[in-house]
Amino acid sequence: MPELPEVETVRRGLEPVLAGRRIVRADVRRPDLRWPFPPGFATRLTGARIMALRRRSKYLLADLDSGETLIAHLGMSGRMLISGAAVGEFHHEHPAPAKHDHVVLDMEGGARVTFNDARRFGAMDLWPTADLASHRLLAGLGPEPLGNAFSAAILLARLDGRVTPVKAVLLDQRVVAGLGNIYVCEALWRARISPLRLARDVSATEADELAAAVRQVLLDAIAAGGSSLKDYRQADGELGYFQHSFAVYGREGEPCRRDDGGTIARMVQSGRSSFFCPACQL
DNA sequence: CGATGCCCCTGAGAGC
DNA sequence: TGCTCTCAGGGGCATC
Repeated sequence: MPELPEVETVRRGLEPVLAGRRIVRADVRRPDLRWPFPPGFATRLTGARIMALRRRSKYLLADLDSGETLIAHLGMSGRMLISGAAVGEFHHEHPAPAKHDHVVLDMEGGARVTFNDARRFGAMDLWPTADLASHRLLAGLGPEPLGNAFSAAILLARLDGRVTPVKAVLLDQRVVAGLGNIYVCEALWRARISPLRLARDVSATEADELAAAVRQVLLDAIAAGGSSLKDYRQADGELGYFQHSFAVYGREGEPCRRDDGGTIARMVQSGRSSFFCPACQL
């Protein structure tokens, strides 16, 4: 579900509610998401002040004044919902706990953040802030695509020699961190590269275009507040609107936006749908 | 080591 | 109305 632009949008929505505030109550309503919560999870959260809210790849990182960082992943269907905060001129009431509301954080000042995740592919953990890089979920992540460590040269080096479709390489979080099925499809369309192309057959020129396409599609999506399909909402409940700008994702059978006579096709690669234009993606 | 499937879980929508 | 089937923004892990 949420890929980098959606997680970044959620981070921006949560930041004014969480950053600098103390957690006065943590309600953990089930023992696990994808994995069990760490021992004493609620106790370790209660009373802690959130010093900063950061993002690494698709992970939200809340640094606590206890010296630990709360790591959260939204999985496929996870949402962070805010209630009780002043939004505009209105002061929302807290809704009754809903189905799949798994973790509820009450903040000083009256705001509440609820983590809701129907499919429970999401995860939460606590880890020493000073040692975050060693966490098993973060240790192997590749560079942030919007950061300085990611470049066409780096991408080309990671594509080199690999006998697997370029799409699989872009989805590999060890190569570049934060892309998912939607934005990989969109970036490949922007770079005019077929998702079927073997990674080793991507030229240096194409790697330039691909790296640029990856960055630009993420920036465009963040500017639009992410993409809202089924579950994803911005933290304030608003829908992102980048889904209206999709060139290929979910557009099977529709004409290519390049007006090249192509019709968007769908195929399955390693169990996931790839959308592409056979006319311009070679 | 690299590549490929399977699987975790729930819900929505299509087809019958 | 209800059943069955397919599909869904992720990604760890076993297997070859």
